[in-house]
Parts: sequence; structure tokens; C-alpha cells
Amino acid sequence: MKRKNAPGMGGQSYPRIWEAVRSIPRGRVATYGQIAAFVNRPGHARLVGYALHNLPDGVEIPWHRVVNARGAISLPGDGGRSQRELLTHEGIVFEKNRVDLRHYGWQAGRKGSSRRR
DNA sequence: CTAGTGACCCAAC
DNA sequence: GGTTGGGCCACTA
Repeated sequence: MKRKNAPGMGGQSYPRIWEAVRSIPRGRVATYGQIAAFVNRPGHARLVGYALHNLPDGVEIPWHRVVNARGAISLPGDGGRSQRELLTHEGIVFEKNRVDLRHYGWQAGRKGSSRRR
């Protein structure tokens, strides 16, 4: 099948992901899976990571509000530390390099039922 | 088209 | 509780 594998075109999914991330309210965090689902791409959490890595500069995107399913920062190196600082500044409470998705997670509002392992 | 990679996720040891 | 491995699929060269 003729696939448009032309270089430079890349994924149009990126803008969508950026918009979703931009939709994250302050004081809240979203997981890669959540964003992936938001753009109608269930299971493609990696794509979100790709998009964030290819983040365009000049646009205000709260990428620091995006964490992995465990509520931890995946970005290694300095970026991770910066992200923690930013989130803490937003009012997010970090528990040993982890945030409580029950309270800070986007769409968090689940009662009681804990879904973990 | 093939091959390699990855800001992930989950199950198992 | 942390560590290892495999899988998934999109994107790049």
C-alpha cells in the first residue's frame, strides 16, 4: 500500500496530543494513557511520549503535568528534576518522586475503589 | 520496504 | 518492595 512515508510530514497526531496536554487544568496531572485515550488512540501511550519529546517551542504546553501511569516522572536527567519542581510549584504534592493520582490525576474523582495491581 | 528506537505499560520473578 | 523482560505501535533514518 502506498503509504506517505515522506520525511518531514511526521505525525499529525502530535498537534492533537499537544492540545490535549494543554487542556490539563492547573494543579492536576494526566497520564500518558489518558492523553492517548483523549486523542482516540488507546494503548498508544508511547505516541504521547514521542509527541512530548518533539515538543515545539514557542507554544505554552504544560508538559510537566504529564506523568506515567504510576504518577511518576519518566523523563530522566535534568528534565525530570525540573518537572518535579514545576509540579510542586503548581501545588502538586510529590510522594517520593510520585504523585497521588487519586487526588491529582486528571478526571480524578474515583471514590474508594483503588485500582492498583 | 526493512530495521531501529522510544518522556510507555504490564505481568512475572 | 524493586528489578527484568516482552509487547504494543507509531515515527525516523
